[in-house]
Order: sequence, then structure tokens, then C-alpha cells
Amino acid sequence: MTDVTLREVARASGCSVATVSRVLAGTRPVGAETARRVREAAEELGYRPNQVARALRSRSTGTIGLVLPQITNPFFPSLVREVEHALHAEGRAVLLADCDDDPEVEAARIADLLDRQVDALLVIAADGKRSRDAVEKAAAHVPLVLLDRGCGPGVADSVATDNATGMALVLDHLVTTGRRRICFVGAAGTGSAAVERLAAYEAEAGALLPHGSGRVELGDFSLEWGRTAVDRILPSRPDAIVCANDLLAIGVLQRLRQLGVDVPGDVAVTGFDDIPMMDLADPALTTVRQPVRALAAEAVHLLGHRLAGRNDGPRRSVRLAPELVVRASSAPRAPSALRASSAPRGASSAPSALRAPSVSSAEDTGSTRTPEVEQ
Amino acid sequence: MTDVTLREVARASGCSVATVSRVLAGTRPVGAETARRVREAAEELGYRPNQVARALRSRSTGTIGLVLPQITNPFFPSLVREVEHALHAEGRAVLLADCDDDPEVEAARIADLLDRQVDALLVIAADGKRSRDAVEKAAAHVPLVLLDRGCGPGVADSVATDNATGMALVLDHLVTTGRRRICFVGAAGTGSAAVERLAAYEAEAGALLPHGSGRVELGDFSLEWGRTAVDRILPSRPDAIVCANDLLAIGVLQRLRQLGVDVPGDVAVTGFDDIPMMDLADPALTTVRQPVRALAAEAVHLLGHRLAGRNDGPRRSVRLAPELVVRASSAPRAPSALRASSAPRGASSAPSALRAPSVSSAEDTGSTRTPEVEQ
DNA sequence: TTGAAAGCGCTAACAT
DNA sequence: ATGTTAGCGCTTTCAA
Repeated sequence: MTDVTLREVARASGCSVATVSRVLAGTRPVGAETARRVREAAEELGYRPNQVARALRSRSTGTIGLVLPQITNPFFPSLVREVEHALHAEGRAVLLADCDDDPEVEAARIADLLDRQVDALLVIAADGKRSRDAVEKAAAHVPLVLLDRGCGPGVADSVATDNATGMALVLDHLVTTGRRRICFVGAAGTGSAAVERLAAYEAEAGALLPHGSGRVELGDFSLEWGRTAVDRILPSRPDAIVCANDLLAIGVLQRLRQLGVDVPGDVAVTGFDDIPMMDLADPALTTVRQPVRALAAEAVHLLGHRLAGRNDGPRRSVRLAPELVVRASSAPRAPSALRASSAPRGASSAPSALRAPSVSSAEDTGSTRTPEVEQ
Repeated sequence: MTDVTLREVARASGCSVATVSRVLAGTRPVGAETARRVREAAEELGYRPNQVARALRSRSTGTIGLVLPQITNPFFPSLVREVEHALHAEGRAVLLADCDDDPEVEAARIADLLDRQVDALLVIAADGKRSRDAVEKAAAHVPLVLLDRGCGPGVADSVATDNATGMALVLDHLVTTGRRRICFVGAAGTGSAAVERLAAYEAEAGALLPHGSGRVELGDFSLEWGRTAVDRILPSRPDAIVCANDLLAIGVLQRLRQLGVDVPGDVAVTGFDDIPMMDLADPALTTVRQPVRALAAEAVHLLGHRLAGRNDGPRRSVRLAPELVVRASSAPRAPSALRASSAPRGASSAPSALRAPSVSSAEDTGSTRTPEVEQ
């Protein structure tokens, strides 16, 4: 099983290694007959070009580094998938680096990828501030595109969801369906999603609501915080709780159910991201779906641009509009069921007798986005 | 930003490239003073070894190919994470290949990875039968370990969860808590998980149950099939439904709720895998947790073994025992609530008035396994 | 159109 | 302990 090299193909086909290289790489015109002989010999011997040697000589590995904070964040797998497919369609391979949400690890992984001579980097920044240094340095060496999360302006090309539009869609929807006391549960960090979604909420709510924006509770992007935030927010008697991501929304739904608060009867709840299975929450979660495939395609496109050109020119920042996915958790209240907005309290209270029949059923649960896996 | 090479470090430190290489790679003893000078010069110049050149010469890229069926399968991200971390701890990098559940794509991706001179392959086989050829061929070239899913015996080293033990745990638990009419919802494919879990169910149920194993419904590993299977299975009046994975179990829970069947009052439901958020299902899902970290560690260990040795010796097949995670979906029925096992039918029926208060609440939802993500 | 030759940056014999 | 010398397998001048 010793590997076949160009030399052997050259010998077998009776020409020089240079010619073989030209035929196989298609770099230059080659005589038809020679080409045929070469291809035949290569086929016969089962020749496979050694990409490492090729990379050393041509100074291009055909490899892209994909750096992300945590592959277990349920939003990322679909993004990774789309990126991987888009790159593979161009004959490139993906070196994966998971940073465990740690900017220092991130810096180390980026350095490692550069040592391995990746042609370019796709980075989902771990932190809005502390990722900046490493990203900036790396961008000086290879084309680099920030994906989904930025780390400060002007650092590198970036592609992300338009969080402002997403929040506007949510608030529009809630106001249109009669909600007026709309609160917000978000994260306090410096991540671009946390910051932008909060800002958008405040801007939109301030503009659309009679009493201005409602109560805001900031913690982190965890389910646990979603639960906690409910207890802090309920006394202000909201009729809608807008969450900065789906995990928070799930936490909120859990706690509301525990407390016997009816969703969407008493309170509407919305998320952000549309991670898998959100159509299966109870009630199914209204949320903002990030345009994952388009994000990946655009990022890869930008990389291609830089790789083809001289990696200069102005930084590009692309924002893609997301889509509102309306499900049961924000269904309008039945007009006949006007009730006190105060719900029974107590962790062990029985489910609200007022709960409307689930609106999700067939239509919502039949969503085609739920993964079907063969294992 | 032109890259610094060994030559320049050699010149700056006043010695030969060979010496510099030795100092930096630590291959051979070098004089203390020389070593210091070299390191200083390297540091000063910001030297970073070119891994591609190193790989070409030393015939080792320090890169492992990770081939998987679908990164969006919710079970895989955590596995990928553990593999990535374990490999990185050894200074190796991961080339990721997502196969879209297609064995032909899989074969192509494996070939591509071999061209890129990966030192070894970690393969989660896409298909129990059709993956075999490509895997076998690849295993002739580089060390290869099958992870989580096999593709026939004796093809390569393999590491997987002990499905038989997992199923035994489930059935033991159900029988111990008084269930007697235990049915099975699984997949008909040739995947090792589908086959082994079914076989284990039949063996265990046959041994433990008075009337032998119950009704078996085989489709695919999809939520949709879980829903469908419920309608087929209910007429046989089961008091427990064992599912071959969590997705099926979620589908089953959904449909049971739609039909007003009380879980766990009327029927217990169990899953397999413990994918993220199963503690958040309603009711929280009893399932079998795969030992993800140990699987990854073992696979990486096996690879290391082959990489260190001469890649011969007998094929190893390692099975790791999973753990039963008991949650609300299989809670014992309250002895006082003996009721007819026939549930009201009809898609739009209201939630069962008999439903017990959720047992999940604080303890179950407080699980530390739910990802906390910063985005 | 083809061939000969010179490396890409590094490691590993073989010298010393 | 260090230097010298050959390459790893390929692409790419430069000649012919």
C-alpha cells in the first residue's frame, strides 16, 4: 500500500513529472495524446496527489479553519453543517476548533490553525471584547471572516443576522396581536447578540408601546436565568416576555408553567435563533429564525473574494434579515377569555384550568425542520 | 508579515538549521547555551514552524479526520466536542467531514481526507452496510477507529455504547416499577444502533415479561415515526413504550399527549441517547445516557495505540456501558390511581384530567447537562 | 508542447 | 553536540 507518486506515474506514462503535474492539475495546455497516456497511467496505478506536498509548494492547503465557541451550543451545528458543505463544494476542507467559550483557548487555537497554514479563517467569536486581539492579529495573516458574532467594528469582514430586524419583527407581531406590557429577558455580556438584541428591544418597544419599553432583566444566555428572570418580572404584570434567545425562552416557559401562568393566554413568550426542537416546546415557541444557510454561503463567498483578490480593500459587514416564525407561544388571546392578568402563584400549583387547548398540534408539530436522524 | 523560516532563526542565532530544528522539536539533546540562543532568536523573530513542511518531511500531519453522518443529529455535537478536545490535548487537529447521511458522500470525503494525509481516521459510519467498503479500504491506509456506530464485524477497531446493557437497564427499571405490557418503537434500518437495541429489547423483554416481549413497531429514527407508531401501538394497551432513541420518544410523548393519554400514569415512555434538553421534555424523559466523554477518550486512545505501534495486531472492539437516567416519564404510577388503561381518543381531546402533577420540576430541570451558552 | 532543474520549509541520516 | 547534506512530493520557472 505504499503510496504512488508523480514520479512513478511519469515513468509509467513515459514523460516527465512536470508534464504529469500539468495534466493532473490542468495548469497548462498539454498534448492530447500525452494527456491521455498520463491519465491512464495515473488511473492504473491508483495515483492520488499528495496534498501536503502540493500545499508546501503552491502555498495553499485548500484548508479553512473554523473556530467556534462551543459546538454544543444548539445553534451552531446547523451553521457548521452549512459552512462545511459550502466549503466542500469549493474543494476545501474544514479544520475545526472548539474553544470551550474561552477567548484564551480561542487565541491558542487560532495560532495553531495558522501554523497549520490554513488558507483562511472563519471565526465565530467567543467574546465581544476579549476575542478582538487574536482575531485582529490573525486577520493580518490570512483572510478572516467573522461569522454570526462580531468582536468590535472594523476588525474583519463579518456576516451576521440582523438582530435589529429580528427584534422589530417580534415586537411588531406582539403589538399587532394586542400585547402592551412587553418585558425583555436577555444577557448582560458583551457578546454582539446580547448587546444588539437588547438595544433593538429598547428602541422598538420605546417607539411602539404606549408606556415605553417594559422591564428588562439581564443575566446570561442560560435556561436557568430564564427561570429566575420570570420571578423578577412577573410582579410587573407583563402580557408578553421577549427573550434574547431560545434557551432563555425555554427557561421562561418552564417557570411560567410551574407557576400556573397560562401561555399564551396570560403571557406571550418569544425566543430568538430557532434552535432545533423549538417547535416541540409546549407551547411551541414563537421565535426568530436565523438564515443559517445564507449566513454560511455569504461568509464563504466573502472568503472566496479575499482569497481570489489580494486580501485588501475595505472591510465588509453583511447583515442578513431573519424570519419570524410564529407558533403557539404567542397566539392571540381569545377575545372571550379576558381574565385577570394575575396568575395563581406557587411552585406546586396545578396547571391552569384556563389553559387553552394547545394550538400547536398537527400544523406546528409537523414542521419539517425537526432533524430526522438515522442512527 | 512575511513568514520567518528556520534558516533565518539559524542565522540569527548563529547555528545551523538542523540545530534549530532539534531545539524547537526537542528531537535530540542540544547544548544548553545554544538552546537558549536559539529560543531567544526564535522568540525575537516571532518564528512559527510551518506544519505543512514539517508534515511533508516527517510524514505526519498531526491531523485526524473525523467523519460523521450529520452534525445536526443532536447526539453528535457533544461527541464531536469530546473528540476534538481529546485530540487537541495531544496536539492534533481535527479535519471535519459531514456526510449528509449518504454513504457515497462518506466514501468521497474519506478519500479526500486520505489525500490530505490525515494521520488517522475516526469514523461514525453513516450506514451499517453501505459504509463498509470505504471504511475497509481506508483502514488499509491509516489507523481507523469506528466510533459509536459500527459497520459490520472485523472491519476496524471500534468503540461504541453497549446497547444491550442500555436496553437491559431500561427494561429492568420498567419491570421493577410495575410495568408489564412493554412495547417497542424502533427503526428498521441496518444501523448498528437500530439492530442492537431491537435485539436487546427482544431478548430482555422475552426473559422478564410474563407474556414475552410486546408489540414492536419499526420505522426510522424520526420524530414523525414516533407519532405514527403510537397510533399503531395503543390498541395493544401497553403500559410502557420503550423507544430506540430520544427523537422517537419525543414523537411518542407528543402523540400521547394529543390523545390525552397520561404519561407516566397510563403509559411510561423511555428514550435512548440522552440528547440535550431531554430533561426539559414534558414530562422529562427517562433515557439511557451514552458515556460520551469516555467513548471519545477510548477512541482517541485506540488511535494513539495504532499510531504509536505498527498499526497491526487484532481488531479491538470496545463497548462502554451507558447509564440509565430516570426522569418523570417513567415514574411509578401512584398505587391509589389504578385506572382503566384505555385512554380517551381523538386528536383534539383536552389534556387528561387525571394527569399527575409534573414530577420533573426543580430536581429534573436543574440538571447541569443543559448547555449554557454565551451568544 | 515538453523536460530539466530548482526549490517550498522542514527533518533525518550521516558526518564530524 | 553540532554541521552538512539529502531529500519529502509537488509546482513552477526557464530552456529547448
